[in-house]
Amino acid sequence: MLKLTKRTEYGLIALTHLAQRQGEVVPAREIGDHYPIPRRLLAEVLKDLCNADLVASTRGAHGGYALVRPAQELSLGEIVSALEGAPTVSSCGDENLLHGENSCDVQPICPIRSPLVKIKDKIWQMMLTTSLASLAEPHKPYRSLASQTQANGLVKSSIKSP
Amino acid sequence: MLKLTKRTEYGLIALTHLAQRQGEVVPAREIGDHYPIPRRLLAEVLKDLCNADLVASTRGAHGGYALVRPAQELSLGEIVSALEGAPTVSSCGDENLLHGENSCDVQPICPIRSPLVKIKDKIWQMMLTTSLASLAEPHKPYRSLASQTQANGLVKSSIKSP
DNA sequence: AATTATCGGCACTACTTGAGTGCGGATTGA
DNA sequence: TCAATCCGCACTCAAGTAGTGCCGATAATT
Repeated sequence: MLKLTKRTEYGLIALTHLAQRQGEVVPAREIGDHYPIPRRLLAEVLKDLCNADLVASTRGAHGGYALVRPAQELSLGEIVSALEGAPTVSSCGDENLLHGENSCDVQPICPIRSPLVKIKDKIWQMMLTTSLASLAEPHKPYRSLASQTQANGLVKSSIKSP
Repeated sequence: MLKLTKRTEYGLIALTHLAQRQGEVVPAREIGDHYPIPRRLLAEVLKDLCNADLVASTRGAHGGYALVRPAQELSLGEIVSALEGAPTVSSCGDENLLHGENSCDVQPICPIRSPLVKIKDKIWQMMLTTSLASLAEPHKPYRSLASQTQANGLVKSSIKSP
């Protein structure tokens, strides 16, 4: 439903925490102590971040995790990719496109494929150009899009209640 | 997993089709004939679009659906809202926020709430400022974000395979 | 050498959501 | 009357998400 998973949420919490102690090795236990996150799941998430080379792990006593790069050089896109795969918008926008521009199951007359790809690209662009640091800083403006007025008169009572 | 549903995909197909015959009443059957979409599902989607007042329905023989507004004044955000609810990014970004800024289940010490809201807002802003018409037009540029370079050196081999 | 704290990997259950379908009823034009 | 259309309810099936359990491997401390 166009939402990030809990894994990503927990990952962002963990990475933000690691960013505050940049370079230091922090055990997962410490992160788990600070936030109401299931410890076991947090460990799972950190493992994935480690496999994606976003954090480095040290084993044994006094072990833990540390950011590999400073938060300014960590993009939201990388984090999301590591924890739930690159964002796709629908069937058409899947990794099919990454491997040769066809194999869409709605192939011959799909007037929507291009639009879906556009949407996916927009979201993806945003994520690649958004750093972890900019998300963590509370007062950073992000109004680059708010000035656009392509379509207007929107957002009436059309919000569907869950 | 941060993707739009099939419902939205089918909805965009239908709306694009209706846009091409702007004002005319088009039966769902005609749309179903043109694209490989399960007819029954398409009807479901059109019903939702009708309930959201994005299309108008005419019953009886020679009935069908028609766009209520021109495609230039239909935002992607409205369509997504009608078909799968307003986009949320995670538990924190839910409709809780719409009703008074608290009741987040990770309340007191959640350094990630603000970031998640930022992400949601960015996506939502993009959708509200993107019209159906701009998605349907094949050659429309949408590079307003591509020039940004907050974070760089990204998208290495960190794309997780499904 | 034993202990303890940490990460690593496998596999499993329960729950939620999404995709798709069936059926009969109501409305309207021919 | 008949046929084409929209309308509404409810249901199954598959896939993804959240969360947990267990035990082994590693390394510092004692």
